[in-house]
Amino acid sequence: MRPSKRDELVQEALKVFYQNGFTATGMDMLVKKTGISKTSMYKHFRTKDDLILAVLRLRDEQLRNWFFRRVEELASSPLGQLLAVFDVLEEWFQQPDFQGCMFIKASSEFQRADDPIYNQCTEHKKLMFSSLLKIVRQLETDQGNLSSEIAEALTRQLFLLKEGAIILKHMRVSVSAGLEAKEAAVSLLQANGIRGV
Amino acid sequence: MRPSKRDELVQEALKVFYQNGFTATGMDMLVKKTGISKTSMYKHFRTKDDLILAVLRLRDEQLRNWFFRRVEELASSPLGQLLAVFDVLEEWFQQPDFQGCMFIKASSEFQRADDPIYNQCTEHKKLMFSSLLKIVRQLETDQGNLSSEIAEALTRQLFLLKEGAIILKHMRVSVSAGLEAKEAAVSLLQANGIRGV
DNA sequence: TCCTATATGAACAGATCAGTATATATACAT
DNA sequence: ATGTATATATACTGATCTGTTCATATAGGA
Repeated sequence: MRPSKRDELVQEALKVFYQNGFTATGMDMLVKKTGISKTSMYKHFRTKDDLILAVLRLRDEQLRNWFFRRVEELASSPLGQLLAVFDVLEEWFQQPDFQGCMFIKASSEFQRADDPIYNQCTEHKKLMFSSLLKIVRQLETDQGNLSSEIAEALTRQLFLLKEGAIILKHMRVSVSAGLEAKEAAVSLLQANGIRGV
Repeated sequence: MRPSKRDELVQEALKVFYQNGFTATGMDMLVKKTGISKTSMYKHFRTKDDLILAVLRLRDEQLRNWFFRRVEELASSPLGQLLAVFDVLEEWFQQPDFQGCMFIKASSEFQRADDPIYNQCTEHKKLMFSSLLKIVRQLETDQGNLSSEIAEALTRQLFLLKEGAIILKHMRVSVSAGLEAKEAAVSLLQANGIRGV
């Protein structure tokens, strides 16, 4: 089995699902937009849901890699990286094809608690949280005076800002939700006794 | 035209749409779940989208009224009310039928920029923002030293926390996202020079 | 050349979707 | 009692959905 056709399908389907929604996108539309035959699609994926799961796996890898690579490009210190998180968020928002968070949207369309798609969405958010926690723990090590409970609590607070910014941007409450979240993050870091911010 | 049947339909449809999603709920399912005939439904609403818009109007009124009535019950001072916002949020999350924010979910299913449903969802968020801003402005008047730009910025930061909490709760990252947001709100208020918090 | 793997197009099945048509029932006001 | 408004059940239309079937094309390896 050559992998290229399958990967091509997943990559193209991602774009269509992201811009058009999952339920609103039929398999026939995918045929039209990707040029790949329906027969081929169902040779690679037993059901549409399986294709969606593969799309979300790709998006998870794509987004987390891009996001934290950009964070590392913008800053090297843990503190700098925590603030860079919100600059990268703003970069994401300013991309012309930004259409909200694919996982929030998917979890809205497939909201049954036992739906594999829903559960894969929650998994993505937990992975994003873990990556953020990792940076906060490095900051903790650097500064020496943070208990690990504070690290978890601080990470959750920063994560609240990040997810809130995605919603405010997607729902047109804010134009620069990433930068607003960054200012709030500065306050939270200072309030938690982080030095140097 | 007796209003009761129409209102009954909107109220019952709200429950079904909220628990089951908009696209995933067909008109035939609404007939089954509400006991109201399809003929009646289409006498009151020309299309399914019109029914959804009516449901969202009801939900907007319902949620904003309940939310800020509870806030006023819990506290009388502007500062107390700002903190109570997050207690009420937590109350909402702990309701056994909590299934996320209906407007975030609807805007995920109807994401075209010119879709009336999408636009009604953004409108709801703007109204929630305005109500929050009103409390912050009262606080501003009380404390006398806040410029109105700071009031807007502070409101946006609190709103970030509120929306983030909805996502973290709905996507199972946090169990008590409302209380976590409240702690962050305390820090933000202090960082913005609010006295008495 | 022949075999195999992978691709394609096109028609189809069976279900479900939004919305309509028709005929009928119920309740109330005059 | 009779007209009017609102309700009902049921069957239907035509479109669209996921997924299948089948016949065929293409390309590479032995």
